[in-house]
Amino acid sequence: MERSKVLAALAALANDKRLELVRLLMPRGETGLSAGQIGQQLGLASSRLSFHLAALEQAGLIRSRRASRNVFYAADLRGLGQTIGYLMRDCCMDHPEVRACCLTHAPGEIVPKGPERGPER
Amino acid sequence: MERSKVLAALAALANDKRLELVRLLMPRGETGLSAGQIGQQLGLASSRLSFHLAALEQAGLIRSRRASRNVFYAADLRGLGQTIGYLMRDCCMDHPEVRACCLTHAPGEIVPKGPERGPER
DNA sequence: TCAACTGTTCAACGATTCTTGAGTAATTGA
DNA sequence: TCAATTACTCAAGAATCGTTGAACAGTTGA
Repeated sequence: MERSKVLAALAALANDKRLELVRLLMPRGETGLSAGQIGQQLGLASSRLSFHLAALEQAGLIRSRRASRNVFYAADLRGLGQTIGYLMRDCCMDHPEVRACCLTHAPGEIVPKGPERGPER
Repeated sequence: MERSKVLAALAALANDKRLELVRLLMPRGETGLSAGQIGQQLGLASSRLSFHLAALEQAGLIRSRRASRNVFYAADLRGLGQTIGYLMRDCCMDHPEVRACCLTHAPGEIVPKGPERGPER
């Protein structure tokens, strides 16, 4: 992922309403939610919502598709993953200590020990 | 990690120079680099550098310590990990598809199949 | 075709962020 | 104590971002 795209994605996520918007879309899968439903849930006026949706879509973090009158928005899992992946890999260089703080370990997962740094208080 | 701290961290990272700064500090470990060395590497004037360093430190992504004349800055692995972790967990809800895009798997690591959460569409 | 509905675009204003240069503070060695 | 070094703070202006309300555009059903 290019640097400029990551910066755009981070800037898009660095906003309360937009971060909440992504959280709202995540459990909705491919279907997502219509703009109207999103605006209602977040308490956003339509123009304000369009602004935020455009920022997220341009950053590659959500996708839209029109269904008759409605425009449905869904989380773009690849864009989100690549953004997080850039932070993890290119920025933090997969440092074990960062991974340790970052990852919730699925049951059954075998986690590399990494130089212990003590649990996050 | 609280929401507001994550937002501050994301805003801090959503800047070309500051992202580069973190990348610069990562391989330097606990010792880090002095402000002067950082400014030289990034081509930043001192006041501009102080501004960016303060933003990162306030966001909990780097730490500083004075050594005689110099102030050394080092990456805060915990802050970085928690920020990435928030995105992964609270925002993307550990979705396997996001994890797949995000993770480079360390050699020897056994990766969970993921509690195959049927794509919730 | 028309009205209702759903979203987007636009301009304007205020708030915030970024950059710059000048000035300030702390530390060191002579 | 003084000058040199290192880094921070401050104020001003430019640029960007966020919000608001009004106008605009596409879709649907009568």
